[in-house]
Amino acid sequence: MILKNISVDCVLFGFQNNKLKVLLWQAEPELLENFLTSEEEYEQIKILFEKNPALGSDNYWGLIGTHLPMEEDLDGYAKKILQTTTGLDDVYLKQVKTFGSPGRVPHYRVLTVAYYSLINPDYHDLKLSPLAKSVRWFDIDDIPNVIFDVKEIINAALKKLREEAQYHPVGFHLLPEKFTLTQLQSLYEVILGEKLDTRNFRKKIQNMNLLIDTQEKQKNVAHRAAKLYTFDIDVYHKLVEEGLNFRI
Amino acid sequence: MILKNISVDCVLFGFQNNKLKVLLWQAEPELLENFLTSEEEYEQIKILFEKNPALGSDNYWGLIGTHLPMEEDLDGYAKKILQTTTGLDDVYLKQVKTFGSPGRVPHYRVLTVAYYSLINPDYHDLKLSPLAKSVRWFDIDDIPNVIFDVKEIINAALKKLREEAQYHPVGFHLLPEKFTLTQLQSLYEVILGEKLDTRNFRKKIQNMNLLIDTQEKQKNVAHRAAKLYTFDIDVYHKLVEEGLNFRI
DNA sequence: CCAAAAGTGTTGGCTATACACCCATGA
DNA sequence: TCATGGGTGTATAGCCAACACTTTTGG
Repeated sequence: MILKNISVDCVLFGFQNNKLKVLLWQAEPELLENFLTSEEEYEQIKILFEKNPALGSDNYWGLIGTHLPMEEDLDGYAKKILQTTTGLDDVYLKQVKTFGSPGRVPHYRVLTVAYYSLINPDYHDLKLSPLAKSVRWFDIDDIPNVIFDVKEIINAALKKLREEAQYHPVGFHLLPEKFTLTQLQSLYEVILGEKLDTRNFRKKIQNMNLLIDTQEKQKNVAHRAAKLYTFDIDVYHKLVEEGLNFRI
Repeated sequence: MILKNISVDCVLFGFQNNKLKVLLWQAEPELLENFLTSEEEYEQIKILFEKNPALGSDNYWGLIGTHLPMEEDLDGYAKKILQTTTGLDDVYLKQVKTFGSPGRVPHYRVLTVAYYSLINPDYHDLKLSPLAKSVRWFDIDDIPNVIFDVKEIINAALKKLREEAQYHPVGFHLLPEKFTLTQLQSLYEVILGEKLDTRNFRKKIQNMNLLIDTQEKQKNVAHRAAKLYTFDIDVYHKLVEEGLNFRI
């Protein structure tokens, strides 16, 4: 049984071409029929679709998520949604906030428990979830038309990510296993929305002892090849424990 | 109409006798009957009470909150709950997180959207809400027996308060209009859970230009009378805007 | 040899911390 | 006059911000 007035939605962040991205989808309208258990609800859905051409349109996008099944845990279900969509098993996942204004979804009272997650684009395998018509990454500065209050939810998640990034080394979830210092810096620049000084940035990172030099270098680049690093997962966990010491 | 699977609960913090306090209540079990609209639900409630002697007991306490009415906004309803209980109109109120494990309330699936609030004990007027059998302040280090996962919710709210206090001058909501620097320091000590150096604390506070000297002093104290301060609401708002600059 | 990005140190100012004694008041 | 908490300054170490040139590589 599904809880018709509660949905769990995920804001998935990714980092590609030095840009912060968000994963959005278009859900199959037919799937909504799963929730129809009475004549009255059917009428509500019909009205919802009539009043919101956006819902059926190919030009409107939504957050990845569905209504909460009775027996599922909130955190666990958010994780399950991500697994289905990306194939990733061990993801960074945080509850952002619950949205519940009466008018946010017309003709329908739904609370949305929003999560955000950080995805490493190298490792995920974007499957079309059986619930989706299509799935796509969008640049954070170039969000398409979205249904309902999705824009507000994305903004709240982004704000949370920015806060989090100042005191926790969250950035690492978004990078490939081996990365250059320049990539790491661009990532923080794009999350924090400001330019950083290269020398100072490198000093700070080095002082944390968070990085391991892989002794490898970039190949086939038309400029001096950069060293590749991985991060030290033990130091990483220690820093996360201690919490508030990652001011960039 | 009331949403039976969603409740809004508030963790109210207060500061008295140099201790951080939490306001808890005992709800009237009879009120639960408001939610009974079917034979089946009545059975559920009966089982709930049979399996949880805590619910009827005078020895168990709960968070102030109720189920969410259909037409109410989440934030708005949390505010309304506070108004009814304390008479306060303009309160500091933040969403903490939504709790939703399937087993948290036995035999019943309820999501609880938790809020926390900071109350100035001088100004509130604890009314017994019509929903409550009793209401009482408890020392944060001496929480009584509580129903369900209330302890976990209080801990989450406390954690959020501690995080918040490091970067925002939240403490001021908990103090009377005129206060001494020693009071302010004790407040921060009790929120952060650590002793602070008096001279350094005072230096830092003075540098913020956040305080206005009222030119008044304590009266009838058996020691040198301390100066009384109020805080400068404009500077306060400016600091809140700027956000991350209130490390004590 | 040129373009493009990688990589590297020093300084001055500010901020955090550590620390101990005298003052005012009422009982 | 004593007990209680109020109130004050300085020195040191560490951290942060500002700033420009040389190196490596492929084309």
